[in-house]
Formats: sequence, structure tokens, C-alpha cells
Amino acid sequence: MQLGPCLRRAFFERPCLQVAPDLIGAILVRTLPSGFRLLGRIVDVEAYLGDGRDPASHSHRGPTPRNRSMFGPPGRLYAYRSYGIHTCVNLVCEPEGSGAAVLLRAVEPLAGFAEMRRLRGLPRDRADRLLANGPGKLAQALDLDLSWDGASVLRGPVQVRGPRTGAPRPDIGRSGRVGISKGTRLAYRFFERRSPWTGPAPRATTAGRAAPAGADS
DNA sequence: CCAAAGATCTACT
DNA sequence: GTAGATCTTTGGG
Repeated sequence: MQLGPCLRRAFFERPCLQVAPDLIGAILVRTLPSGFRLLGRIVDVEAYLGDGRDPASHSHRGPTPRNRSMFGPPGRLYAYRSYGIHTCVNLVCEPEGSGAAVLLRAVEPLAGFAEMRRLRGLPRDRADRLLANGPGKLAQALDLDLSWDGASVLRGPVQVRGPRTGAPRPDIGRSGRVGISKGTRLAYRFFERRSPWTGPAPRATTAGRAAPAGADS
């Protein structure tokens, strides 16, 4: 099995609600300074819109020092500090200036288990499924911190590649986003169904049907 | 200026 | 299930 091609700028330049589900099954490739590669298959993401109507989006009130890379060119990272402790990583979408991005919530580790475990500081007796089943854990497992804010994923030490060739199409579920208090009714979370590697179970998984977008909680 | 909330995670009861 | 860590951003006086 080989990895698909590195995703190009045109992929990220589309509406983030189209990009988000297309990222499920894609491969995150992190090449460490030593040349060692960490691979994770994306299984859980959330879209954050830039049109000013998404109250949970960091871009909701326009550009600030923290979120400026959200308004930059697509195909780059938006990394921010969460709760003063953790790093969370997004992929910037849509044309430059839009302020839209997709939060990476969980990956299924494919290679570099031992290194991810070391980066996470996990004891030996903790399950592999805890390696990257949350946005903060994912960033730590892939050795991504705030210094990666604005970095391109079109080439370089962090890349997003298409699904493995011959891989079956993932069964994608859609639900409300988690960990937020505003805009919880917007069904902007996309995840692989029945994957043991995703974050918390969705509040209201729709049976493959999207909840209406445009309404707020 | 001060207070509070926040796209989280871990440890402990 | 709840508390605490830790700090940036935001909103009110």
C-alpha cells in the first residue's frame, strides 16, 4: 500500500464544509528533523467557517494577532494555544482572506507509535487509542506546537496526502461540534464511523443526513 | 484595569 | 463526574 499524492492548494481552496469530509481518510505525514516519519490517518475533524456567521469560529470577530493565519492562503496550518496549555492545529481553507479552517481532532496512528508515545509522555500501560484521539493529543503526538502556525502543508515537514491507494471509502458520519458552547447545533463535525481512534462520541449523530446549517443553538 | 471564558487534557474522588 | 493547570483574548466598569 502506498500513500496518495500530496494534496494541492486547489483542494484546500474549496469551501471548508467540502474540504472537511474529504479529509477523512487522508494521511498526515510528519517528518521529524531526524528524518523519521510519523503517519496518521485523519478520522475526526471540524469545520469552522469564515463568513462571520459561525459564532464558534476564531475568525468570527475578524483578524487578530492569534488568528491571522486563518485569513492567510489555504493549505497552511493555523495553530493556536488552547486553555493556556495545549496546541490545536487547523488546516486553512478557502481563498485567502476568508478566515475558514478545519480543526484536526483525531488521527489513527499508522507509523511511529513508539515515538508518538514518547512525545505524549504516555506510560507503557496506556492504550494506543489515547495517542491522538483529541486535538491537543494529536498536536503533541505529531510534535506540532505554536511555531508551526502559518506553515504550509503543500510541501515540507508537515504534509497532507490522499488516502492510501486502494483504500476503501471511509464511512463518514456528521454531527454537531464538541467542546464548544456556541454554534453547537451546526453539524460541522465529520468523523469516521465506528473508528476506535476518534474523540468523544457525537451528541447527535444523524443517520448520514446533515443537520440544517444556518441555525444556531 | 479586572474578570471570565475558552475549538483541552489529566488525575483524582 | 469534577477540579485544576495556565494564558490569551475578550468584554465590562
